[in-house]
Amino acid sequence: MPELPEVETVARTLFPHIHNCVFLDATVLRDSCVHPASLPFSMLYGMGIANVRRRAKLIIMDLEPVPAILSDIGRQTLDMADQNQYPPYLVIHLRMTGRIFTRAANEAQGKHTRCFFSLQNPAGNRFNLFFDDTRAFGKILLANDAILRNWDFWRNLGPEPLALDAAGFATRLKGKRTIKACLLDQKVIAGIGNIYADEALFKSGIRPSRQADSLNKRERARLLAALQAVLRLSISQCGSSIRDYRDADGNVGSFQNSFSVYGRGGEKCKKCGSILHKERIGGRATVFCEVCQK
DNA sequence: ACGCGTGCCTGTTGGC
DNA sequence: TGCCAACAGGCACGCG
Repeated sequence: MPELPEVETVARTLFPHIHNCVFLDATVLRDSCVHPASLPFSMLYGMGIANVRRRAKLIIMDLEPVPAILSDIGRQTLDMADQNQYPPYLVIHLRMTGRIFTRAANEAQGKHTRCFFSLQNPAGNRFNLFFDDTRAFGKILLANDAILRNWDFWRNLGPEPLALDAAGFATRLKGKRTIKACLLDQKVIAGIGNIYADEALFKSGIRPSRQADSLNKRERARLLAALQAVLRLSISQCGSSIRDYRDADGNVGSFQNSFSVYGRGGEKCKKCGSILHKERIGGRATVFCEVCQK
């Protein structure tokens, strides 16, 4: 499941393939992969990819019109700064099983290809950018600033955990809910999913069922440090591959080999040897050690 | 306003 | 062997 480290890895590995490449065409094979607020993908034609970055679990391509291509394909180039003509963001949420990767122009779509784009690189060669998604939860949004401002999910996104300090973290852990539910709430902190929530709670010795506002200052500091350490380590290992996740080059990550608790219910705790406990907390499968986590 | 439960999706797994 | 329920889970949505 792509969470922050996996999405970061996808953005980084995608960049060299598509940087400065220009969209020529788009084919949507399943309508549900297009976000309801999206502008028509035909507005992508003639737009170049200036950057590929990550915010929360979103991949964001920064776009800019490419005058030479626009005139080639017969589009107006009257007002290059008009975001209603040239929307500057292509936003992709992989959700559970989304994958994005490039393929040669002559390669066929797969069984789970939901959408693909034809691009041209600076040398004039064409290739395709595929969006495959088995479970079809993923979304693609072509947006301008106004659309992003009006998108509740975007507007309410919490801070990036790797750019958060103890004081900022403390102010966000309010409310009568479990700390697990808090960590998963994208409005509280952005980019955390089930894997890194469980791993960070184990590393900091905090029980997932604890009420968020019951954590003292020392526990909050431990949790934030654990969260950042786990995310950084996973990014350095190109993320975790459970089953579907691959980066843009088709490679698996390796952080799954370092899991302390995620997916290890019924197995032995690596720290104390007792049997790890599994239960649903915050609506999610949650694994923790009843001895090590208080 | 906030917290919780359900539905969306499809492939895999385990019990009978 | 085959069938089917349970499960995986991020987020939108509806309810109390």
